[in-house]
Amino acid sequence: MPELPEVETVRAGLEPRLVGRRLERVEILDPRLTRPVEPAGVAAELEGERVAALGRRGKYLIVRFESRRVLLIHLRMTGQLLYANGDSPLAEDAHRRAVVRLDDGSDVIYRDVRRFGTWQLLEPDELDQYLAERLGGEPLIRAFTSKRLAEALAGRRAPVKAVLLDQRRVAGVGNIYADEALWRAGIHPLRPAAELEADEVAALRRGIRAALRAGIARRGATLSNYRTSDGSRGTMQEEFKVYGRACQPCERCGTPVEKIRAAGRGTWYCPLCQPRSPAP
DNA sequence: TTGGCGTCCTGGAGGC
DNA sequence: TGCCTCCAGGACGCCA
Repeated sequence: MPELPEVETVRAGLEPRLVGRRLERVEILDPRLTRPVEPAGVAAELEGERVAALGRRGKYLIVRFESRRVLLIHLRMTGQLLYANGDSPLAEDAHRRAVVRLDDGSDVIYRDVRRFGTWQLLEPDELDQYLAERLGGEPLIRAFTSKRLAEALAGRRAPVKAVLLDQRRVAGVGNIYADEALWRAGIHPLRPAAELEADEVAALRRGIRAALRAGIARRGATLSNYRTSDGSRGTMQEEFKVYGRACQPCERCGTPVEKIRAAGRGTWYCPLCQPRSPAP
């Protein structure tokens, strides 16, 4: 499940390969990818565009063209962007959803087993509003302060885990890094968000940033489908503190990690380090 | 306005 | 061995 660290790893891997290159041929093989716009129309619009920059906001990859138009890519659950120079074993892959031939003869292949991913071609004036309507604070920039996080949590009776998964509150955090951040902060995932004290919000901010930075440093977490742009696996899954570790001892206190359901998602936490009620 | 649930989608695991 | 059911989850729409 690509979250912020995985998307950032893909972005960093593709940036030197893509920037400055012209899209010579674009094949979109899955009509779902560009819904509601016809894929043939999007492909035709993309051909001839030259890449000016490759950015990221939350879990979105932002391909900026010299024309100032933007291709917004979301990998959702199982999307992969793979760079191939020469013969690729993916040539006959059943899960290829799009193939982009660059003007140096190399390919960028979009693969997506569950077909949730999306490609959207936006005009220059559409991007800012599109992202502003969907995304909250970017957690790794200086402006993501404890005050900003407290504002995102304020008035929310929902479990803090659910609020962290809401991209309109905090951009880029998904199920894995929400659990890891809450463990680092010592906060139970079912605590109502608005009940967190100021010191807990500060700890949560530090936990979010530390978990995401660890993920980037390890090139993301490969549980099943995620791969970097060169097809290799991330190693963050070897560093998980709680995610997917039910019944295994907590690294801090040795208490077995428990699994519950929060916000409709599998959720792992340490019942001792992350008490249901805050310490008096 | 808020929170919870269903939907989309497919591969893999487990049970029979 | 083959079939069936359940589970995984990001974003979005719908409903209470």
